[in-house]
Amino acid sequence: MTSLEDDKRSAGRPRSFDRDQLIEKVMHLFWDRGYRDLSFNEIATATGLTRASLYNSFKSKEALFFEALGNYSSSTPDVLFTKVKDGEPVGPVFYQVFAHAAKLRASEEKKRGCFTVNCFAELAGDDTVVGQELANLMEEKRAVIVRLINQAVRQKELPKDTDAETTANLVMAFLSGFSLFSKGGASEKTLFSMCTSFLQQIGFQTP
Amino acid sequence: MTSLEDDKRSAGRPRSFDRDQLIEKVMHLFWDRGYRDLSFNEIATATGLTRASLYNSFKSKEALFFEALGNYSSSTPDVLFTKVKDGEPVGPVFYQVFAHAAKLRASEEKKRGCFTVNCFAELAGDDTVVGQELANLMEEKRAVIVRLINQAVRQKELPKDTDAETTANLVMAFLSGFSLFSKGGASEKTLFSMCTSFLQQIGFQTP
DNA sequence: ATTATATTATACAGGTTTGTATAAAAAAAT
DNA sequence: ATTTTTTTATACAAACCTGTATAATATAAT
Repeated sequence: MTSLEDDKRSAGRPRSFDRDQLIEKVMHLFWDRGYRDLSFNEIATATGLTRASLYNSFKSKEALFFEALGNYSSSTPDVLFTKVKDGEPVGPVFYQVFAHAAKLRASEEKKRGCFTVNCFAELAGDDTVVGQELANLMEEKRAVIVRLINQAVRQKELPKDTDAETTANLVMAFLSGFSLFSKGGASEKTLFSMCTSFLQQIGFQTP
Repeated sequence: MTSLEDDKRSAGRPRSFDRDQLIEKVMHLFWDRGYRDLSFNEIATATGLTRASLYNSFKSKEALFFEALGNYSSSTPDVLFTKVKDGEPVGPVFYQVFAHAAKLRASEEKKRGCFTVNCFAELAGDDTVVGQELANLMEEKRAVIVRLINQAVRQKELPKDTDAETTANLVMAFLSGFSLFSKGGASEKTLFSMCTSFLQQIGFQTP
């Protein structure tokens, strides 16, 4: 995910900035400001680079955004979902991810919610590459959850008449709404109560 | 809510446009494009007016937005929530509102989700008048739902150990996520399944 | 018809954005 | 040390945005 083969340089003046550090900064800019409202110009100014330098390393705002999104996606609480192997209990992972998200979102000084959800909210349905890619990303996340719900049913963690698709949709909807709530400034206690209550309602045990 | 006393004119050249019609148009522009990305200039161009004319009737983009928001708020499915009297059953109203929302969101050619949710997602946490006002609006909606949940508990429609605050939060989160889902293009069937499943999970009966 | 009043047309200044183009600077390779 | 290669600095044109200011226009009131 980091830039390894990107740096197989041959000769010439070296960059004055660290690429990964730059992407991290840009991610926070998009997170704070959204996609459309943040101009290429502002990115350059805020990072202390000239537009020429930015254009040289990234061909567009879109390209920068995808890098930022990739960077975020690798550090989000729900990556745990993708690591559950068949046979392993599912409920505890849900609890872990949700509890972590509640603590994380409440601990951030600037309450910004989930970067991915924010971007999807802004760009879902847009007939652009960015909109399409965000839709794909969300569908991937949903598919992972469908798989986990089915696994939970097989493992008798959830009732066998559970509708996996609908339940997964509810999880996705919950996570989106949860993100908005945290963006609105809800306390960790509030967020945590929502998490445990929701998990119980879809049928999971909580500690 | 419509402009009545706004039109107590005395003399002078009459407007070339209908004020309410204009606000309706502007609402759709904000709905399509979001708040920040839509410029005052574009509003003027898209409505066929000059900036001078717009500035004359509305002092700012912000003012236009509030009019648009007010216009939308009066026609949204959840207005029904505010009309439930004490003693009246609550569950059927929830079902009605949710079912209507599912049908409505799926029927719109452009899938744009809920205008209010979109705006809140864009501007929640913003230290601006618009951000604050949206936060207030959402809190009002939440308060109405808290009241309804409490009423439902009193009327034995929901279990008496129901946590009204958390349940109302879950409803708000669901509605937000639901909006995002509809924006993403989910079918009416999908949306409807989510609604009935959610209502059952928080403890309501559904037809 | 004349006057008062409100709306619209037009123009301007100052700012921002994008994309490109050209020259200067810095380091690696020979 | 010279050449090659890449990054940076600077500049430009064209487009857009905002806010304001002034003149033209259209109607109600007298």
